[in-house]
Amino acid sequence: MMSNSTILNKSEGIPLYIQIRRTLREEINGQMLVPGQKLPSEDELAARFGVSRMTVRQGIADLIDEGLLYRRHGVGTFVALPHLERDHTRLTSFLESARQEGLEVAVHVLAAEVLPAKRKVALELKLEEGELVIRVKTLRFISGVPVTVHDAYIPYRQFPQLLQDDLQNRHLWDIYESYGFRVKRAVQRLEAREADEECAALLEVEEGFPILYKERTVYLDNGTPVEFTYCYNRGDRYRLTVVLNR
Amino acid sequence: MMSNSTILNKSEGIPLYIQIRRTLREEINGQMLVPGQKLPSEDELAARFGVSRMTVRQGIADLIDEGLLYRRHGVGTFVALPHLERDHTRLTSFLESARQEGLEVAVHVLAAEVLPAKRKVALELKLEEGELVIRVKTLRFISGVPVTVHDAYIPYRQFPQLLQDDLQNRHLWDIYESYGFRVKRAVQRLEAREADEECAALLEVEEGFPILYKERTVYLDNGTPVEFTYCYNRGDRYRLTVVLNR
DNA sequence: TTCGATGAGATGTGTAGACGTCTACATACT
DNA sequence: AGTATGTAGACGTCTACACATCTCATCGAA
Repeated sequence: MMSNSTILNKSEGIPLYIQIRRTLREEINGQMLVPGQKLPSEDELAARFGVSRMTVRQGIADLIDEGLLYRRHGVGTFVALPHLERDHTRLTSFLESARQEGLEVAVHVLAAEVLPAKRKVALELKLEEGELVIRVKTLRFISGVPVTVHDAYIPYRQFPQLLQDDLQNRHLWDIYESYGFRVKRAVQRLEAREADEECAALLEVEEGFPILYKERTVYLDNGTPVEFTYCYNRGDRYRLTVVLNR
Repeated sequence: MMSNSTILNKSEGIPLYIQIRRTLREEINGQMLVPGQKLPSEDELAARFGVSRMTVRQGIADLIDEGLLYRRHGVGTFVALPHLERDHTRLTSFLESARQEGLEVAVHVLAAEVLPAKRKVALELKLEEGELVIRVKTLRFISGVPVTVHDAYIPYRQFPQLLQDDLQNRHLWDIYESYGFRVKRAVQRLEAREADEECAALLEVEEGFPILYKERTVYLDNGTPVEFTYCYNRGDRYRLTVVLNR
């Protein structure tokens, strides 16, 4: 059962609804609340946490659209059946997700340069053709096997110092955040293709080998594009999982 | 500018926050509010709509995580720059999206049968191996070109009448809804592969041609799986777009 | 001129309560 | 037995208010 002694920290900076959300999430992950089980009613939770019912609802709301809980009007709030792949809609980087699965990951920088944007890159980044962009091209290995060629373009004007950063060990999105920009959304376009000569050589496969080709545009929360990337993944070593909602 | 005479229908069944959401969405789509523009403050909107501020916030919230608006703490709420591909995270079927783009779409049913579930299908649908499932295999054409082979498995117990439905013209998800089940979430796994013999023949390409291979599991809102599909897409005619958030 | 404090205005968080609607179940009536 | 009809409990919507926090422009002092 749920601990009755759950006490929120009302004085410090963390909003109560976030503490509630975290508490519930932990109780689900920790099996104190199991799939299918009905949560205490909102009134009851409000009393237990010592907050108002609206605050409880606010805490529950995020877990609902994360898919961890679901409501039945007039009946109650329940723990959803587990999805192993629940979180994959969220933006996570290649490095994060591979490392989370305990895989050995390595990144080699193939190119890091400033150059004028070509037509397609300029279009995606909403720049004029010829405006300067930073190009960061990398080859990524999992367990020693080359899996992905990454060719990223970033507006130079926005990150003039970017090439001074540790591109080998830090993820680009971390670097953006360190400049105060928060990545909010990414659009990915996926196709199946054959490996061309360069790609085949880098990924250590034959020409014509199946490649999962991906173009990605990354946006900030106000809709400004900050990165456009071409991405070539070895078909036999790379599987992309996507969760769609509603 | 925003119309001052916006009047909500307080007596009828539609919640105020939904009416507010709809009003704002229309004003954005109709260019009365343009990208980058600041909305009136929440207090102002509350006064204008004749509701409390919390209700305005509730109406705005959905538009925020749809990406149509964004907030800057202490500054205001703004219309986000347009994304052409804004809605692609939402679950839309192949038929819907192709038709929306004005393409000619056709579906041929290759197989419709009841059979015992194999291991992988049973696993994905959370059934015992050997339990009955319905198999619906289709070939889909866009503008007369075969683009996708779809091989879907549905628990027989849940939809015993399914094969009586018009599989050629109705989408499976519509059929589920007509039985009172609402599709809530889908997990897709994507790889690049080569076409095997059967697939090549159906899609009218050579063996070895690049194929975007997709496995998909579809869930209801309580987490019950209702459909597992193998999906083979011609690499040169099929491009999948995915939007990831946060 | 520059720097810092101040304050207005905006969003962020939280409360207490009211009333509506839906579901499930029990009870009473036919 | 079967069908209505309550009714309790749970979520759904909404209000009016209070205070916290953030941002930015402005004004004054160094």
